Amino acid sequence: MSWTDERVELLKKMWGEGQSASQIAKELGGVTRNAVIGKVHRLGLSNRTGGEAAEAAPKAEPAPEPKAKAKRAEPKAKPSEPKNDAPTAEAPAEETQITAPAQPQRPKIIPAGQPLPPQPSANEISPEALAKVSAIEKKAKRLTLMELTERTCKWPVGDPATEDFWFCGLPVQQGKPYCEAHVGVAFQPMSSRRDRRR
DNA sequence: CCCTGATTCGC
DNA sequence: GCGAATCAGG
Repeated sequence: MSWTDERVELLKKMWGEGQSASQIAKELGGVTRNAVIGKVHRLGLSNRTGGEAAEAAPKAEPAPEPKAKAKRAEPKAKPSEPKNDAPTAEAPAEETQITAPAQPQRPKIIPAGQPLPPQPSANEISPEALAKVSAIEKKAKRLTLMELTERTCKWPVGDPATEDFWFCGLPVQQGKPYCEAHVGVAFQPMSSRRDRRR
């Protein structure tokens, strides 16, 4: 493949958004991350190293939204049943238990895009963990099912019935199917669950 | 180990 | 110009 204007543009866009070279390579297809990095340098998009320019870098990145329609108001969607392919004996000590991928099949479909009402089970998860998750979702790799690997967080975000659906994709925590933040809501000490209402 | 970006250098 | 190989971290 060659660096058509279109591809270069996407490259610039993604690089500007802070996407990694490997991600950009996957998006573009037909090129390796090395190719992307090489191109980035040739384009002079490299970072501000060696240099100076101090930290004037105004990094306000509240919404690096792509194209197409609407903004994703980050609906706090819950996983309906993550593909937990890591049967790797968690051996979660006796103080841990799985709580996240609850609600195997939600009876009714909640339209995405709209603020979802607090899920019942949400109250069983520590507020800190939830805050961490919503924060982490902004840094998520937003991978598709096909892009998941043994070491990318498999926490689903959004409604599978819509376009606004993807998997976290951040590096998983050793041995776990999720990244640190998601492990936080997926596995938690029973102690914290004990008193929690219900 | 897995992942990052940076550099080199033959093509 | 291109990008695999390699290097240097995290």
